[in-house]
Amino acid sequence: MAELLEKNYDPKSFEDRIYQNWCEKGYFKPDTVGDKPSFTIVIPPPNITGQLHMGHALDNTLQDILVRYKRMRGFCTLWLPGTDHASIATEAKIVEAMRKEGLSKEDVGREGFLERAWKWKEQYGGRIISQLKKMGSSCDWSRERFTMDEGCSKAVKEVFVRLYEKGLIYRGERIINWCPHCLTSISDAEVEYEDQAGHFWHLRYPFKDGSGYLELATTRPETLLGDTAVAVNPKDERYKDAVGKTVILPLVGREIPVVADDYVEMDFGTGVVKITPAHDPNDFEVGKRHDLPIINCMTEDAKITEEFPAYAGMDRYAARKAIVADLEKEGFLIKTEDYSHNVGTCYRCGTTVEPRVSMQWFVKMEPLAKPAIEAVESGDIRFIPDRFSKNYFHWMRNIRDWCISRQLWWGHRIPAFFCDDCGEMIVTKENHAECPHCHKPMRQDPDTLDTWFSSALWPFSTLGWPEETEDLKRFYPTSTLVTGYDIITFWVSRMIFSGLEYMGEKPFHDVLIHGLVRDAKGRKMSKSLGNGIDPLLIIDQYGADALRFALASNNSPGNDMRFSDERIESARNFANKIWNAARYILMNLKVKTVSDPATLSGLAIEDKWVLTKFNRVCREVSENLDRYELGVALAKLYDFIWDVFCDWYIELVKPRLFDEDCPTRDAAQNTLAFVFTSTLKLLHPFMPFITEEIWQKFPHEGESIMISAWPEAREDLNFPAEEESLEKIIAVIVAIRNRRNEMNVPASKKVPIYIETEAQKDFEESTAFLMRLAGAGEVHFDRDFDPEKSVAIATDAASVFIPLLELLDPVAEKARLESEKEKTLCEIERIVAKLSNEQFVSKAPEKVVNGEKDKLKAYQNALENILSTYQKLFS
RNA sequence: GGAGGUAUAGCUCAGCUGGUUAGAGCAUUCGCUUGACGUGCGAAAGGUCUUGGGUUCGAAUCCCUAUGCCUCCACCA
Repeated sequence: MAELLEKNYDPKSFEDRIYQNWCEKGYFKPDTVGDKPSFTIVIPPPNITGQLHMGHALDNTLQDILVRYKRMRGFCTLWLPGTDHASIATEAKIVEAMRKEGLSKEDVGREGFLERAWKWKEQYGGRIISQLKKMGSSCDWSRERFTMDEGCSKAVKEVFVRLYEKGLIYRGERIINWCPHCLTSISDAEVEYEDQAGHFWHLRYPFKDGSGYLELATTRPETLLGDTAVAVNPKDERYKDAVGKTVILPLVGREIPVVADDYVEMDFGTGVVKITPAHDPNDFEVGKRHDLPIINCMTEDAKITEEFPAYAGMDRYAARKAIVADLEKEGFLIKTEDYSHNVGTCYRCGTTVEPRVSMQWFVKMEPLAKPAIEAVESGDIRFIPDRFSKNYFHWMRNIRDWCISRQLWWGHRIPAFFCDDCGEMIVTKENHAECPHCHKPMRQDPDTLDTWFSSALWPFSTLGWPEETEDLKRFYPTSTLVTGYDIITFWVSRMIFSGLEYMGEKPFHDVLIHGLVRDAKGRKMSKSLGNGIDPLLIIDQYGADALRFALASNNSPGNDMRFSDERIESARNFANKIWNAARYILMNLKVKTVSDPATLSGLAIEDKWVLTKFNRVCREVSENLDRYELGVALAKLYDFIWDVFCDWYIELVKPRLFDEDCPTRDAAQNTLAFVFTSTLKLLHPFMPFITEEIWQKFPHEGESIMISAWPEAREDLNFPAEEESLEKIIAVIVAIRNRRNEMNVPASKKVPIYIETEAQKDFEESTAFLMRLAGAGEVHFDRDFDPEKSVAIATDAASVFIPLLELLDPVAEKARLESEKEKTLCEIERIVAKLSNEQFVSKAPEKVVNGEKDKLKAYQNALENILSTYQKLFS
């Protein structure tokens, strides 16, 4: 048969072609005919602004493995793809792009801005989708969704209105994290803390009655403009008398009270704190408790307001300098210390956040959190690995109300309307509202919703909710969510309470958590470090299968992994190995169809051996996939393919392939092809392209490997006795190779070998193996050799002698045998001690005890062989 | 400050619910144009499983302690 495959694996020559074919055939669509159980994954929607990075590559590889596995297993399988509008990130990018044109948001107006944003979405939203396709992702693209498409938007409005009517959404004045650069509120979770070098300014706040002053320290002297009290701990003896008195605010001259509050820690600083409710979250709380006025001294871009003419218009840092200078000039500054402290920054732009009091929309979390906690407690929702449920509980049990309004334009606009005449406010799904009192058009709230508000609905909004669709009935709840641990709180937890609240049912059963992909040195990949590895470049160089292999192998749930050149190279080498195995089998495959080995006559021992091994790996792969141990499953396959199938089985079967008159030649070809194509099926979820390309070249039934049936382990193809027999031969081959290597016998040198064994029959049938794989010239079972001039090898099944006079060093040989004897004796001693321990024998399970007995027997056999060899050589 | 993870060969990691002679890949060393593959084949060397206790007939594995590294949460003016 003509050579069908190129010598080297070249993924570029087939990956795109194969993917396109899968799409055209519609294999990615769920087969909804009949009532097969469904398996559903909704994709964690990537940002439309985003480019595929290693995190996506990992996330999607894992999802695709699960989906392809379940599809082959016969599930009605849906992997639903889509993208996220990512309000703050996208808006920032668009603003940035406009800035380069010299335009601002205000210049183009809300309408104009949104027009640009949608154009942006059209332009870049498709980019990441095409990148996912490059990876081989078997998503049903006909069901692709976007968090701001019509359906999702409808779901968002529905949810908002329902929650509002239930009293779970409210509007309130709160101190929130404000980014003075992005000009929007950001949620607690979006704040990143970093250590910053700063100062601790010790200030003097004089009492109004002239009886001295209070000393306090602050890191933010500019907020003093907004101070409305000074606080001490009620238990603090030092300041007992001060409580209730009035102090004069330096520079401003305002009279403010001294209050007592537990929030103040006595042993930190001077034990006195200035209270600025408008500019510090803790102070805000203290202010509420003591009914203090809120004086906002900063504009939304963090400049001092007009109310303080001396500093008006100054940026907060400029104002800090000016105020410190003035304090010093007027004698209020006692001292300045260096001080390093944690400062919150905007996760998007890095600007230091400014706590700011403003009117925002909130979701009341407590009633929603309760069932969400129970769902995980009861096991209805399961985290893999389980430890992440602890993170989840911790967050859920300490949950605070969720600030959902954002001062952005790109996003779902809050469906609330205000009447400028009478101040009426209504919440409605309608796009326009008329004031129920004044009958005039109302003004819609300008704010939009937090991106995660729509992502939280993703598992059901994408299936058609609030309509009662067929998809919703069939695919909700979804089966498994695959995502990184970094967004458990942002996203996973919010989907859980949302699903329970609106659907009355969990959004998914299993949450498979994976770690981060780090660089070769273990650092997080980031733009600023420039250590990111572009998956597309990797695909271009090594192929998508190699990338997928590199990501899936050695990956265990929840743990970070490192990505390196060596890793991807070994992945590519593995693909090349498979390629060449296929090439070789095809070269030797004369049969036109591949029959089931159970129907074959003339199965040889090595055929039965490999079938038995295949059965095992088949079971192991399925089991580990079911347990989400994808890395383990892949490792088992790797070992089977490389070590068992290529290095042993192909080598063992070669003599039969070369011998045109061999009666079992067809059986050999058949078994080769059967085991190999079955193995390709097991490998397909991990490496879809190469397995398809090769499978198509083999005799096959059906159109594609991706819709073929998953192999099952089969009792009728299980031959433990033959497996064990061949293992004995293999052990001898390995031992002979070993000795030859030690003694520098060239591989080309054929040597006669003499074997003494109880399993002589097995060895007699295997002389071809010994000749081929152990460099035996002749194999004898008699004793017609001179022991004194022979190299001896002992395994637990046989003693082997090689008359190699010229290589024999009797002294070394003696020493070697003695050391082997010692080692074996040690092992025997260990096991004997174990077995004579009554506690062990009585308490250990029978299986373990018998295992030890078997081991002992093997060692004793080996020892016997060593001793008899020794005797022959040196007695 | 609170919580969690992790510590196994030079490097990256497996080792599941305790019983293996503690494994793999890469790197290293040695030997090979063995009729698929040098992106390969055959072999070797390399580990007191971080410390100290405990449970057990038996611990890399379970519990406690210490230490290192990583992550998340909270945030002290």
